[in-house]
Amino acid sequence: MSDTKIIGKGTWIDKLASELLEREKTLGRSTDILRVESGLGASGIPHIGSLGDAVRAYGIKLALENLGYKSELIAYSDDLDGLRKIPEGFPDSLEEHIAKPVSLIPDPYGCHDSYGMHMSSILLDGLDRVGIKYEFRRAIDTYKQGLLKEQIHTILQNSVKIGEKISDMVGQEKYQKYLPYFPVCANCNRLYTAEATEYISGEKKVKYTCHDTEISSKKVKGCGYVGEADISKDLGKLAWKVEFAARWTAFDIRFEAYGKDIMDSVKVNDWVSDEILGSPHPHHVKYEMFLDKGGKKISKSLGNVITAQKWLEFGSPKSILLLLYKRITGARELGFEDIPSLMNEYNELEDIYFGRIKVDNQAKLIKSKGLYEYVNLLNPPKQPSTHVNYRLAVELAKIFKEDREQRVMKKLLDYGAIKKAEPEIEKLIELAGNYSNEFDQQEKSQITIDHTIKKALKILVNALDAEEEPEDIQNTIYQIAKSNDVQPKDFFKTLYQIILGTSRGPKIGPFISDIGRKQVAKTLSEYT
RNA sequence: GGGUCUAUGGCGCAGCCAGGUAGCGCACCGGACUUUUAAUCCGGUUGUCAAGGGUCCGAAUCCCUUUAGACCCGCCA
Repeated sequence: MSDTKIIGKGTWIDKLASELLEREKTLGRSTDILRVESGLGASGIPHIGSLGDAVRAYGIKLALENLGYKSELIAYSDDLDGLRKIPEGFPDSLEEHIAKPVSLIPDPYGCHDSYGMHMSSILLDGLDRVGIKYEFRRAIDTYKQGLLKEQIHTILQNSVKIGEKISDMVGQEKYQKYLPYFPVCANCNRLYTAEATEYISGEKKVKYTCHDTEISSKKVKGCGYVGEADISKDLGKLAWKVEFAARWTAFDIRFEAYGKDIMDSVKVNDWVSDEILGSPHPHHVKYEMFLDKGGKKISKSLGNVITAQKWLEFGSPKSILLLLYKRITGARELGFEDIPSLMNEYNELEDIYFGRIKVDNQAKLIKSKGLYEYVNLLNPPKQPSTHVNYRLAVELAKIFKEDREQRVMKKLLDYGAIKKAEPEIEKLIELAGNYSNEFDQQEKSQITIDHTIKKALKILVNALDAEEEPEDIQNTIYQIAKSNDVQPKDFFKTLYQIILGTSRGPKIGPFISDIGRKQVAKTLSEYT
């Protein structure tokens, strides 16, 4: 028998946290506070993947605290990053700011102090809305305050060694020629155009020349300025291949997750941290990127970018947390169409947590309960909430477009899906309503209507003028079908196809009465 | 050139990361109740879990090799 001991709450988060602790013990470092970090991009529209990095790091923080340690999440916005291309939907006027640090570019919408803060805020707002707590830091402040100056100095003194190692490890040769430091050109404010070739160690200054370069296969003109930049005063930033290491060391970071796209950079940074800066690199976990659903290009505009804000129009904060906490390995194609199952999966987890669903396998039970706790940020509710199947709510929302909230609520009560109206259900109806408006296109099924059905439809149209009670309508429809040699099943199906565009639907009598008999009669008469 | 991930009944997928009876949704088909319509209930294709090897009492799950596909890196961040 393999004695599988369960760590913490049995999830991958607990496992990672415990690995981290083991490592810290081996290294013999102080465990007074274990900082975890998440890097936020500030140059593009922050999508759910960027949010995931921070949410998962926060999960590790929670796990560490759960194991009795103090922890903190640093959310670091790299707002010295240069603008490389204008994101979809942003004004062309940004063109003149290409290659400038995003924190020095004015916010095109005027609501934040810079373009960079505008972007960061979108992500921070997402974090706030799902309940993630963090300590926010900005690259521009970090450099301005000289927090990294010692690390920069050490790195530049060892630039030859580093350049060779980078070439060795990842085959990138540029740092054998240039220093891994980009000054912001004192003349034109641009990054990357100013290439640094020499470090004057005694004065802590780099010499640079601002010349033409290529960014994202686009030419960017340099201004020709030749200057010197003081690494502790003047603006500039380390190349990414070495910057993490400097930050990890300066901030004493013990954990950082990363996406596979920056795997090489992390590899180099780990080496720089260990060998050059003499400070063991943080513990890592690699995750796959979220991909668009293969083949389904929703729209070329903003539609493809899945932001937290857009997600929250359709799904609860918990559905996002569930998505991000349920697993970390594996490539994932992600789309808004995943929301309904995540919404329902959360309810299922809640049922397991409160013992309403039996799970035989002990390890799986613990894991499911643990996942539920993490999705609730380790502060699970005392009582289970009222569950309504999300897809059912979407179906009902699709049918009732006017007075949606009230009418859907009434239907849910009629169906016995809920016992009384609650604010939580109202919210759910709102989410499901948004979802149905945005995605639930009417399926265009071919409607086959033969002459017998046509005849029956005519009779029904006339009958609808007279009938009043929902139950009578129901019976009338059935009778009409029978007396006209139409299978009731087929007749009902046809009616649903005409009225709803689907082959099934709610009980038809009350439903017709809900929509309005005259309205239905009118619609049906178009098919007779 | 380097790297990562994916491969499971007709379709879509879960399970794999901490090995212990191969599952879910949908589709389709058959049956039951026979005004049956949010329908509900029962049953169905006996899945070589991509191929091969290894570890183990035991492998879809861990390790190695192979095949196919996707993605990332080799500008920059």
